[in-house]
Amino acid sequence: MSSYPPFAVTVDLVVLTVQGDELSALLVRRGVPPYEGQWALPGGFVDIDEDLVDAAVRELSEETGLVDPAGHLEQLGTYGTPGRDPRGRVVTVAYLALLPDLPAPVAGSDAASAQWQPVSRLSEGDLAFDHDRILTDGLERARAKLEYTPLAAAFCPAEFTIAQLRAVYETVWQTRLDPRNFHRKVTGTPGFVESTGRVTEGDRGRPAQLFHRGPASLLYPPMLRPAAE
Amino acid sequence: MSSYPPFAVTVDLVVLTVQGDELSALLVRRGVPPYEGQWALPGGFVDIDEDLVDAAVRELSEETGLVDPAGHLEQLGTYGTPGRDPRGRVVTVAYLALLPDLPAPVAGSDAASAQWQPVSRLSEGDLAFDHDRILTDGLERARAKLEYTPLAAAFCPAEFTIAQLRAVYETVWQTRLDPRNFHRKVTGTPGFVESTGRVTEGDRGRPAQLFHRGPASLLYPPMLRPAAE
DNA sequence: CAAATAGTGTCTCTGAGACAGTATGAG
DNA sequence: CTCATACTGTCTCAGAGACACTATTTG
Repeated sequence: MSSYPPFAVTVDLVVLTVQGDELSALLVRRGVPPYEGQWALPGGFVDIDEDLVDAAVRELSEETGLVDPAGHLEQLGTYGTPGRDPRGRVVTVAYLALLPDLPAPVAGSDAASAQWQPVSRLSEGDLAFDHDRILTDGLERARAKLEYTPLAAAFCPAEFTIAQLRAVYETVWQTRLDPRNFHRKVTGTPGFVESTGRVTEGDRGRPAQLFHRGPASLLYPPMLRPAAE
Repeated sequence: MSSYPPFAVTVDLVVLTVQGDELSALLVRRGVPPYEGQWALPGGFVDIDEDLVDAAVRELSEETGLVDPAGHLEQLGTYGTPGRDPRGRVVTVAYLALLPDLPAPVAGSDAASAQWQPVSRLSEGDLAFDHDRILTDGLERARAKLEYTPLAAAFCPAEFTIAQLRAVYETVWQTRLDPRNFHRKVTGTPGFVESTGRVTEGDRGRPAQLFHRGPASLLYPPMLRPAAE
C-alpha cells in the first residue's frame, strides 16, 4: 500500500430539516484553520478501519446528539478536486440526511458551534471549502427525490397528518399545492402512507387523521413538482 | 497530513454500450493479484494531483483507446467498505459511462485483456472485488436515467433514427415499445431530438429521418418504463 | 405486385388540476 | 352562530397506450 498515493478521506453531511416554513441545513462554525470561524457542513475524517456510512452516522450523532434519528441517510456524491482542501489531498464523501424537526435541535458535544440555518438565507461563498457546491447538490437531490420516493415522510415525525406532509412539499419545493388534490393523491398512491386510525386533537378545525410511512420505496405514479416558469 | 489515516483512492468504470440487442459492459481480465485472472471493471489508482473525473477519463481512454468518445460520463457512487480490497484500505469512486457501439470495440493498450460482455450473461460472483455490486448499481442508474433524461442518445451515433433510439430503450429495459407511440412521444418531447433533414438510404422499407440529440437535459414529460409485473 | 419499415390519426382510459360542496372541530 | 381545517365529488384537459391507416422504400 505504501507505494500508492496517500489520500485523506473525510465525510461531510448535508443535514436538512423543515422548521416552520423554512428548509434548514445543519451547519457548524469551524474552530480551527483552515477557514477558521467560517460556517461549514458537519463532517470529519474517516477512521482507517471504519466504513464510510458508519463515519457519516458517527459524525451525525456527534453533531446532533441523536443516535439513529428516524430520518433518512444516503450517499450524495464524492468531491475530490485537488486543492479543495489546503491541508493536502482530501477526498470527501458527502452524505445527505433528512430529519424531522428535532425537539432539541442540536444537543451534541459540538452544540455550541452548530446550528440550523434556513437555506434561503445562504448564498454562494458563505461556506468553507467547496461546501456551497455540496449543499446545492444536496438540496437538488432532496427536491428531486420528493417527486418519486416517499422521502418527504423522513422530514415528519413518526405519525403525521396529510397537511404536515404537504407542508414539507411546499417548503422544500417553494410552491403551493392544492390541499384537496394533494390529499387525494397521497392517500391514493399505494404504499405511501398508512392510516393509524388516530386523529389529532386540540387544533383548530376538523381533526385530521394521523398516518405513518407506508412500505413503498418508489412512488408510482410520482408526485409532480409544478413546472418551473 | 501525515497525521490523518492514509487511504488509497481508485476510480472504477461501469462502461455500457448497446451491441445488437444486448446491453454490454466493458470488462478487463486482471493480470496481477489480487483476483488474478478474474474479470473486473476497468479502473485504477488516482494520481495524487489528479481530479477524480480526469482519472476516470484517463482510465477510459486507456481501456477503449478512445479520446473523448461522444458518450456520457457521470459519477455513480463511492465504495469504501474496509476489507473490500485485500491490499489495504482502498476507496473507489465509481463512474458510469454510456457509449455508442464502437467501430473498433476495444483498441487501447490493454486491448488484449479487455472485452465487451453482455450483462445478461453475468451473474453474482463473476467479478473481482465488489464490482458485481458496482455494476448492478450502474445498470440500475442507467435504466432509471433513460426515463427522465435524453441519455439514450448517448448509446447512439451522432446521427440516428427513431428506430435506433427505440432499440436502445428496448435493450436497456428488456421490453417492447410500440414503434408508433414511441415515435410520436420522442418527436413530441421538446428538446429530445432534432431533425437533421437527412434520411437513411439502402435499408428495407421507407427511409427514416436522421436526428441528432436535442438541447434538453431533462425530459418533460418523462419516458415511462412499462410497470414491471 | 408483396413485404417491410416509417410515420399519422384517432379512440379510450388514467390521472392531474380546478374548484364546489360536505364534515367536524374550536370559539 | 362563524370560522377554520379536513375531506369528497365532479368536471376538464393532457398524455399514454391500442391500433387502423397512409407513405415510401426494396425485391
